[in-house]
Formats: sequence, structure tokens, C-alpha cells
Amino acid sequence: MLGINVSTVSRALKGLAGVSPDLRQKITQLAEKQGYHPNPLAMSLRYNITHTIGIIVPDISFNHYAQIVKWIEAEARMNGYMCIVTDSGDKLIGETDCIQRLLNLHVEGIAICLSQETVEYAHLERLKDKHIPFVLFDRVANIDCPTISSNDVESARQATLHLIDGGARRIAFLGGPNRMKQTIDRKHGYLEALRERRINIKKKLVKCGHVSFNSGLSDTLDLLGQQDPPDAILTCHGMLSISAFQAIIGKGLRIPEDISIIGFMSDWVSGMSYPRMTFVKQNLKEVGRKTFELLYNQINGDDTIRNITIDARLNIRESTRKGER
Amino acid sequence: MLGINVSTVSRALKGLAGVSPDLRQKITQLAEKQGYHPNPLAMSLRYNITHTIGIIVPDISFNHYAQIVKWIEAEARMNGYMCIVTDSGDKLIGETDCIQRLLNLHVEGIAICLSQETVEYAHLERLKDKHIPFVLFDRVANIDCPTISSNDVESARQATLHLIDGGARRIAFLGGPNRMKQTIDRKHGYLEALRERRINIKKKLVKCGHVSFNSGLSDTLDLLGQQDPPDAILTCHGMLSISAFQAIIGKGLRIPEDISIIGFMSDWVSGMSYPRMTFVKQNLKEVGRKTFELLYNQINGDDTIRNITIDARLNIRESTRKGER
DNA sequence: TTGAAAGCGTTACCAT
DNA sequence: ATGGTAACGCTTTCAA
Repeated sequence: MLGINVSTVSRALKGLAGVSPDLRQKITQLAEKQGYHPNPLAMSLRYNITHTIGIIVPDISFNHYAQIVKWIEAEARMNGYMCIVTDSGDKLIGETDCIQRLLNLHVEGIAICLSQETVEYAHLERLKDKHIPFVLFDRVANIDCPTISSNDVESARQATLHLIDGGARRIAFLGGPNRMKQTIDRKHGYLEALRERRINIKKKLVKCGHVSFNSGLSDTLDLLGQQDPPDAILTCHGMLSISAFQAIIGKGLRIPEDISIIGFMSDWVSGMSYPRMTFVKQNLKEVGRKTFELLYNQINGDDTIRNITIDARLNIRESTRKGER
Repeated sequence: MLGINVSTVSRALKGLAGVSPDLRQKITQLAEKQGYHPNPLAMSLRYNITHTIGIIVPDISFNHYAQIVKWIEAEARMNGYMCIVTDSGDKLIGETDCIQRLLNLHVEGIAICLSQETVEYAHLERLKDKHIPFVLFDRVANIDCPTISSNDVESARQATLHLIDGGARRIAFLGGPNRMKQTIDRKHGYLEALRERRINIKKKLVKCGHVSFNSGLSDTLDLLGQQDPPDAILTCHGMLSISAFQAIIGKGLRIPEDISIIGFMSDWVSGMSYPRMTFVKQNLKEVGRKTFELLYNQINGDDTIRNITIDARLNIRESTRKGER
């Protein structure tokens, strides 16, 4: 429109030297008036920088994951990045599919919360081979890559100790698949607490199945129907906490008089239940922020592999009996 | 690698005529082996088709919105589209910012759930002027564009009638901002029911403020502290339902003996509360699917403006007294 | 101070 | 049947 070369325009708009003040003003004014915005697609094609990251979660509609996503997104935005959020459906096949689609879009990195089915990591190794930055968050794995997770062992241990101190002796554990690190860690903390307090471990009280509402429901009903039913349950996933709670109430048992229960959940879910659930509160804001931070560092060439653990704290409400000591 | 021209490769890979079977085989094999995938950025630059849509929600961490997003995403994926999910923070400024950033990324269309602050629509008019396809969902507005919303008037009417039939006569209404269409519609249904049953409308029982946990809490406490406190509350947003419920319980009142309450929420939130909340269940799956469908149609040149209403149903639980008739 | 051209990956069109 | 080239929007390097 000004009858000049694009390179001049480029220089002017980027504030580089080598444009007469006169011309520069004309250019910036016209750009403003026309509502000019650089086309990021062109830049992407040229330099393969899309300023875009991908996020993969097992179930975006589940509060826990949605909250982490919100914080990753907030942090990303502050650093000029956009997020493409995808949902693996908590399945391995969905996870690999999401990765493929994100790579097609040339995201600069991927933040992954593993599906409960994921016990092999070939798809992640492939990312490594291609030098695609990625970070595991919340549900991580024992492979050599950056991870952000909550302090699962210790928080489960604290929760179990709290149950024991409240007088519980037959404490059940309700978790996800046996080979999932998150379940393994939380079970580890649970077992450690039992050993510390010299309480016999009863295999029948440990339920590691599928993370889903229905599975949690039937596992809890099974526990409650045993000859020597538990006097407390530690549930190790928000979904399982909800289903276990409803199973107990549905059976007409009183909480915490007949049975205590602790869940992994957020403030407001606990606040809705009656009695309010004693729960492990994870610092999801920090998980989200650190997740982006590690990804960002990787994108910018920092290849130190950090494995960060974020503290989680037990919040005591009314679904557990108070300690006598 | 094969020492041939790119155009030949393009033809071979796209299955177009004009390649010898021999060469075609060589090309496809090599492509397979090399893990070739067409670069969508190049295609985007060339034809401005990104196969990407944007979604704007007030708060991705809130279950209600996250669920709709999940269904939009599922439908989009089935049609070869990716979603860029952004969070307006329930503010107008955030909303316009999200739109700008999505346009920069050249999304082909935008699905918008309005912020509670949005009472002017200049930013949407600008989208229209630029012929960017967009659809409003869940929280819509009275402007000339495609919309998907739940049957707010009728579901609020049904809910109010249920309260009246249960014996309530001083029914409070707790909603969002006065100028938000969703609040207006639900209030409309509420008032209609009162008129139908010849019950006096008391202005002091109608609270239209801010949609937030704290606002809902203080508004409810204010209602409960009135000289003639309500014997029932209709809460018109999931967040307000939660805060009202907790305010009532916190005051030591019994539900439904002292006061009945109805919320807009999902099954599992209702299932967690005790007593379980009677609630209006919206068909979020259908909202999500139709939202993508309308957007998709627009992207493909269909410029008929449809305003779709999805049925919502009252699910009766134990937070309301049963009707005597 | 300004212009010209290459290059990112792809496809469509025209020439060979 | 295959090759060459322009075009998409932008930046960078080199030349004028």
C-alpha cells in the first residue's frame, strides 16, 4: 500500500535499525489502522516455533485434572504460550493418539498426565528420540524424564497414621491399577504407616482395581460385605473417594461412627459431603505452575532432568474419628 | 532422497493420477519408513485451513464447563478438528483477550460461553464483521448469532413448582448478575411459577449478584438472617448451589425440614451432598455436540442462524419436601 | 536507507 | 509420467 518493500516494513514493525524515522512512522500508523497482526503460521513454518504446548489429561471433565490444566494454562499465557488440551479417555491408545495429533500441530512441548493403563513407555521413548520436550505431571512414571508429582508416599502415610490414631485397626486401601506409580506410592505410604504402628496387613483389605466410579462402588461394597469389614478406608483417587463415600452412605452406615474415610480431593468437594470428608489436599496450583516451568525450560534448551515433588497436606474434617492422644 | 521432484511426491502421496505405479510404490514405502506426516502448518499458511477451533469458558476448573468442553472436544476430534481451550476468568477483558489470541492462531471458529460480566457485545460484532464463525453456548445472549442453551425458563419453572408443591411459600431466588440472560431466563421461570400458583413475589427474596462462592455464601446468609427467612431456595448456578448449601448447613439448619434447596448441578455433586440435592440436570453432552455441530456447519458455509434449546430435567432427591398432591 | 531474494512445506498449474 | 514454479507471510542476509 505504501509502495515499499516488505523487508522495510518488517524492520520498521520490529523496531530494528535501518529505517528512516519518517517512513517508520508511516508504516506503524498504517499497520495500526489496518489492524495488522503478524501471522504466526508463517513464523511457525519458517522457524518451527508455534508458541503452543499440548496438554494430555485422562479426563478433562474431572475436577482434579481441570484444575491443574487451569494453572498450566495461566502460567503458559503469562509466557506467551497457548495450550492445546486433549483428553486421553484414561486409555493408552487415547494417549498415543493425542501425542500424535499434538506432534502434527507442531507443539513445542507436551505436558502429560498418564492414563491408568499406561505401564509401557514406548510412546514416551519415541518423544525422547525425536527430542520433543515433555513433562509428566500428577500421574508420573519411573522413567528418565522430568516429572512433577505430589508427595504421594508421605501424604498416604500421614492419612493412614491419622486413621490409626483415631482408633481404626482394620484399614482398607482403595486404589487404582497395581502397576500405576501413583497407586504404588500411595499404597507404599499406607503399608509403611501400618508397619510403623505394628498393625497386621490384611491382603483382603487392599483393593487395587480400575479407577472409575463403578469400580470404586463395587470394590467398596465388597469390602463392606466381608466377614470382618474395615473400620476405615483410605481412598486414593478423587473418583474412588466419591464412589466409596456413596457406597457407604447407600448401605446406611454412619460416618465416622461405623467407618472412617479419607479421600484425595479438593476443598469444595469435601465441603459438600456430609459429614465433610477428611482429605489429602494437593497443591494443584503449584503442580500446574511447575509443570509449565519445567516444560518451558526444556523448550529453551535446558536439558537437566528434574523430578519435583509438591507437598500435599492432610485436612482433617468430620469423616474420621479424632485421635485419643 | 529418491532424486525426484516434490510435485511427483505430492501426487503419489495424495493418490492422484499421473504417477507410474512403480515410482508410487517406492514413494509410499519410503514415506512410511521415514514416518512422514504432512506439515499442517504449511497447509495452513497456504490455504488458511488450520482444522482448529477455539473454546472460551469462564472457568475451566469448574465441572460444569469442563464437561461441556469434553464433549465439544470429542465431537471435534471425530471431525478432524483440534480444540484450543482458553479461560476468560469469567471477565469481559479476559474474553476479548482470548478471542484476540485465538484469532492470532487462525482458528477456524470459536465456541464461546460468555463471562458473567458480558453485557455489551462489540467484541462479538467484530467477529461477525470479520466473518469469523462463532457460536455461543450455555451462557448466551440476545444477539443475532447461533446459540445453544439449556431450557432455562422451563426448568426453573418446574423447579419452583416442585418447591411450591412441597409446601414452600417463601421461595428465594439466588442467581447471577441481573443483566445476564441465563439469570434473566431462570428468574423468569421462577416468577412465572409463582404467578401461576398465585404466590406473592417478595423482592427481598430475590438475590441477583455475582457468581462466585463467596458471593453465594454471603447472599444466602443474608437471606437466612432476614426477619421472615425463606422456606426454600432456588439456586441458579452450580457454584451458587454449593455455597448456598454450605451456608445453610453451616448455620445448623436442617434440609429439607427447615428449608428446601434446589441447584443446577451434575449427578455426582448431588450424590455427594447429604441430603442429596434435588437438582436441574442439563444435558451437557448434547450441548457440547450441538455446539460443535453449529460451528462446523458455519465453517462449511452454512449461514443459517439456529438458536437451539436443549431440554433440562428436574431430578428429585432429598433436599426438597415432597408434594402432598 | 532501502530493495531483492531465499527459505520454511505443501499443492496446483503449466510445461515438458 | 514427471519436472518446474508460484503462492501462502514472514524474517534474515546480502546487495545496492
